[in-house]
Amino acid sequence: MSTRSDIVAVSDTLIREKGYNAFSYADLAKTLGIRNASIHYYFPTKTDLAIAVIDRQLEKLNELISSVTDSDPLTQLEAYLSIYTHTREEGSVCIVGSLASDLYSIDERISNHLRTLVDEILLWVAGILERGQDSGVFHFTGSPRSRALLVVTNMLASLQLVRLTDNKNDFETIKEAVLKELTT
Amino acid sequence: MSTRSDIVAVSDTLIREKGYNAFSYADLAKTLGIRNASIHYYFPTKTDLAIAVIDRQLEKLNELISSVTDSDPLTQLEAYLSIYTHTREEGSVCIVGSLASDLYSIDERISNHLRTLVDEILLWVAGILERGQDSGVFHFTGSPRSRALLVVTNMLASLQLVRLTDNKNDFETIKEAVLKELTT
DNA sequence: GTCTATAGCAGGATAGAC
DNA sequence: GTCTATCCTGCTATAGAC
Repeated sequence: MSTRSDIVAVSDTLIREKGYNAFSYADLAKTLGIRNASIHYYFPTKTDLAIAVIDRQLEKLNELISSVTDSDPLTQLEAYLSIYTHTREEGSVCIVGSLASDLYSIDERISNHLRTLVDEILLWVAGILERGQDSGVFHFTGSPRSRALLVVTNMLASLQLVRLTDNKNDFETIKEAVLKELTT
Repeated sequence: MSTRSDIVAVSDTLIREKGYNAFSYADLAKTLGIRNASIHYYFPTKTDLAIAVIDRQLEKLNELISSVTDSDPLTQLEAYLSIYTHTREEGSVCIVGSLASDLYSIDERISNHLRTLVDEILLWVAGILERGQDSGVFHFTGSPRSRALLVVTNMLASLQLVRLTDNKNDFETIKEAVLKELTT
């Protein structure tokens, strides 16, 4: 992997672990075995770095969407939920939840980028739910978008709550309840 | 009000607005019209201050619980949901969501205190749901605790998401969906 | 492209006068 | 209890050698 993508990958992990304002170029330099100034060569400002992290998440999301584009709605929903399973295993939260907490202390260019990511997630999930409803796999009241809001908030906050309840089962409980609710 | 409680109140607001690591003694001093050093007189360290903020939230929660202790489950649930309506109007997030994002960059004494708050919220909500189920007002599958996890995560993350979707209705949509789901 | 060195600033915190 | 003054540390960021 290139130095550039290594920097982005480590930044991603650190932001989601400690929070945007707590992670520093010094953390990155230490982890990557390079110097502070080298990071600035690739990313002049911390804002540039945060935007690259969000772009990385956007790319990963688009790859996931593409990989299940021909699958049935249930498989697609499970693909969406699997994102959080992976993040949960790291003990981290998702980038949306992490940056949303710091929203009014970060550069507007970051929050605008984040908005793009959120919109894409909501559109994708709402689409999955709608197709699932049409084909009779999913059952729910309200619009697909409002249902997507419920599903996304469940998953987003589960990562944050489970860090505090210390009950390893809570995450699985929430995930299964979300699935069960839609399929029965 | 005393200087001490003013400091705690402003800290509370700032942490939930900007995030724990972004808010500073300088912010407080400016807002309150006092000096940095005066705040240290009441709260020697930032950790002390964060703990006082969580204690404040615990007190407010206990007052709310007491105020509806003789009410029916639906009224109690609405009381719980009203916490977030108020926070939503400020454009802030809740203290649990805010600090959970920074969890691995804050003093352990803060996270331990936060855990107490989370446990109390979950116990209260699960109790409300259970009594509502027994009296036939609420209908849901799974244990009261797992249902409480769904409700709490919906509300917690709704504050964070709505900051990004810019759709003012999203918060109300989520809140009403939570209520409707339980009562039908 | 990576380094050393350092500027410049803001953060949390303390000493001591009033 | 509140102030002025100050310390120390860590941060983002830059200049310039290699």
